[in-house]
Amino acid sequence: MSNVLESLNEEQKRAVKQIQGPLLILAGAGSGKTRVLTNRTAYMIRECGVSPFNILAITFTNKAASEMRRRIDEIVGYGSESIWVSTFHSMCVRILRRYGDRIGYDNSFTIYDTDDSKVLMKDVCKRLKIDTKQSPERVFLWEISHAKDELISEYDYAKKASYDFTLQDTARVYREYQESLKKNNAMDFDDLIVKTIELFKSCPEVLLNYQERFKYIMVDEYQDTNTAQFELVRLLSDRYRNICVVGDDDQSIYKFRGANIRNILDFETHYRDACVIKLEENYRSTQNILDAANSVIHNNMGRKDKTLWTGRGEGEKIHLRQLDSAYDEAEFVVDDIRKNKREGDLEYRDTAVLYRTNAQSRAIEEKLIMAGIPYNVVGGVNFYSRKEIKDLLAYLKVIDNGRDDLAVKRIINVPKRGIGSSSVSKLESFAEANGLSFYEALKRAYMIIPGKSLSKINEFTELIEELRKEAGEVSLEDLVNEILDRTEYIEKLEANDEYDAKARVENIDEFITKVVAFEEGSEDREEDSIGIEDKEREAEDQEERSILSRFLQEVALVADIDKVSEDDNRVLLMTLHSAKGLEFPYVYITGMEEGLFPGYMAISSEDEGELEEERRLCYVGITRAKEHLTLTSARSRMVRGERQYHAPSRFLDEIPVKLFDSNVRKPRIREEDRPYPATVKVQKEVFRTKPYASSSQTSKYRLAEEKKPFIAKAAIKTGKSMLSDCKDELEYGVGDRVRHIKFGDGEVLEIKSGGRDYEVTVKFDGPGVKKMFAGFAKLVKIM
DNA sequence: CGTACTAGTCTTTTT
DNA sequence: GACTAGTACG
Repeated sequence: MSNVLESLNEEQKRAVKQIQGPLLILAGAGSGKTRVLTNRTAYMIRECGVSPFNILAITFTNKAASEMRRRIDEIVGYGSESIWVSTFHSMCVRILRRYGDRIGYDNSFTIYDTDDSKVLMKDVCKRLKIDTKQSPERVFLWEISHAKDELISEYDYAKKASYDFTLQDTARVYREYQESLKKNNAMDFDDLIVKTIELFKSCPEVLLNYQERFKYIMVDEYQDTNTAQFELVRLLSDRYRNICVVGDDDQSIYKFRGANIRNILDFETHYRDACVIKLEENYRSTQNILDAANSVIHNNMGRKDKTLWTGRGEGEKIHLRQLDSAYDEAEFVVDDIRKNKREGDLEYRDTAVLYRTNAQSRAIEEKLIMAGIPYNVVGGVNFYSRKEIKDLLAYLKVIDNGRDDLAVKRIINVPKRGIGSSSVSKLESFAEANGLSFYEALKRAYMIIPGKSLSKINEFTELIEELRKEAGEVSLEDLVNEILDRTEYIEKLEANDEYDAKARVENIDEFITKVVAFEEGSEDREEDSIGIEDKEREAEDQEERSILSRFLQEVALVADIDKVSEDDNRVLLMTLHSAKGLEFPYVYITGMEEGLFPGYMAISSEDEGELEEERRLCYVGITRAKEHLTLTSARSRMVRGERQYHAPSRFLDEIPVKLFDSNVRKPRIREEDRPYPATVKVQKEVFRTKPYASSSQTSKYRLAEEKKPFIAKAAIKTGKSMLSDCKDELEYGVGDRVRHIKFGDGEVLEIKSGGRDYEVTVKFDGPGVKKMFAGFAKLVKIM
């Protein structure tokens, strides 16, 4: 039994030993907080006689949870499996699966992801006859999500709206949305938290049960908690007040998602007797990297002052490069990776390429493929939100929970089985008029639907009933295969000769692989738990649930980062957000440009907090690097089909020049590279949101001008001259032979000047005559 | 009822 | 430039 205090520094030891009462650990990046948390857990159990059964550790991602689980198992050993290590969301699901019926839900409720919520919201708006042109669904969803983060119920919101009639539409939508969710026996992500709190407040005996259970609570990444999560933690810890939170206000990057930075800044006010410990020694990075990170973050106001330091020495200088285009930038990064691989003992997995937006991954991917370097992209389009996967999941959901109207509607005509929109809308109104679920309406379709369509509907419900019967008897894998067979899903997919049919089939295969893996995993877990005597093993709320329900639950809560595996020896590409909590010997931060990072939204916002959040993001990015950090920017890049010209990011100016490798001056945009003052997009944005200059805006522009003459000019110049600047001369004319990337070669028949762009008509040798815009088509003249 | 084309949106970040 | 939803037409 190793001593859990060994090899910890003084501050870390204090944190480990402080187990009674509220404790705030301000842990800078790389200061060993996971180590503190795991050792603290071990210390409680071994030295203080705390039962593992009474410990709860909460994280944000499943990846962080399983990492902590692994390390706790390692250090605690016997009994560690009765510690709850869980994300906020899965913890709430577990509780609600058991007690959801106390607040009017069926315990088998389904969880709606963002796509599902969107579909539902579309429905709601249609029913309320709200013009989604004027106020798009996503605005309502966003607003409602934020209300939930702040624990404002639909009733509170209605009350608020009675004083402020601009909120009335949202209030109506909110209410209808919640009712629809409930009717579908479904909860969205935010509901999981909100409804758990509701449960605790309306059933004190349930709360008491969990308070008694979780006498010691730890929360990781506390800076990312929102008001609802704070309340949840407060309720749970209210009885014993042994609440330990770990966080770093400088790494709070989820304000857009409702994270309330005040939770960490005001912890000491909430808990007067709180003990505060700062961990500032960094065990990850070299001093140069830390100096860069420190100098950037020092530009933020209203933070808890911390300065990271390390005993690891200065290390290598930070590399800084400005390239001409995103393409060149990608090439530089890939060449550099190849060079490092050749010269050093680097594995591909030692390298991460980070960027602000997912769209930036493409250029880098292309170059990596050309260079034959294996890589993985984290995020982007989630695997589980691909069409074919969502279809399969919808079948499974319908089999599992017939009340999920959304899922039924998704698959009722997928693959095409001749049930059209007219039947569907008849059934919809029939269901609504009689208070039936959509599926129940299907079963009573004979009452309203004439013969031809009726038989199709009956075939569908019979299919579902049979599959449902089978679900209880066969394995999950067989069930999925059965769905595919009976619906001829793959055959119909391929028959549709969509060019990506192959990729879709591959996705389905991968899905089956995941199903199998899940089944094996859950068998293991069941075996593990046998023989462990646990007074009240929470398996009791899991074990009765079918493997199907558990699978659906797991799938609903996976994040992209969860799937990253260390075993793969691949370069990792991801957003700066996804990178939080990870570390790599080699880190590239690309796209260090004004308008991109910081994004134009943050630059043009009234709220300076937005810029500070971008700066924290920059801090997070820099502190991911252990030894080698490279920052790159491009003078111009294509964004949504438009060429944009960006100045280097202001964050580069905030890093002392002496930290950069010697022979490189700070990059500046050369005069001749400045065809237009700033990005067309920024300029459009400014015009759309600020049509009339008021005094406050004028001062904003002046401020911007001092800092960045680049952006300021864009705001002041008129739109007309800018737009005409965009129209390049064409290098080809009528009668010329041109080449198109998809259609091949052809002859130009006509060129029309259509406003901002040329409309070109081309007769292609293969596909025939096509009309296209020159700006998009990228036609090249051939001889 | 299904298809093919069009228009609009997106891009800031995600449990 | 990619994707999606909506619409018009067969």
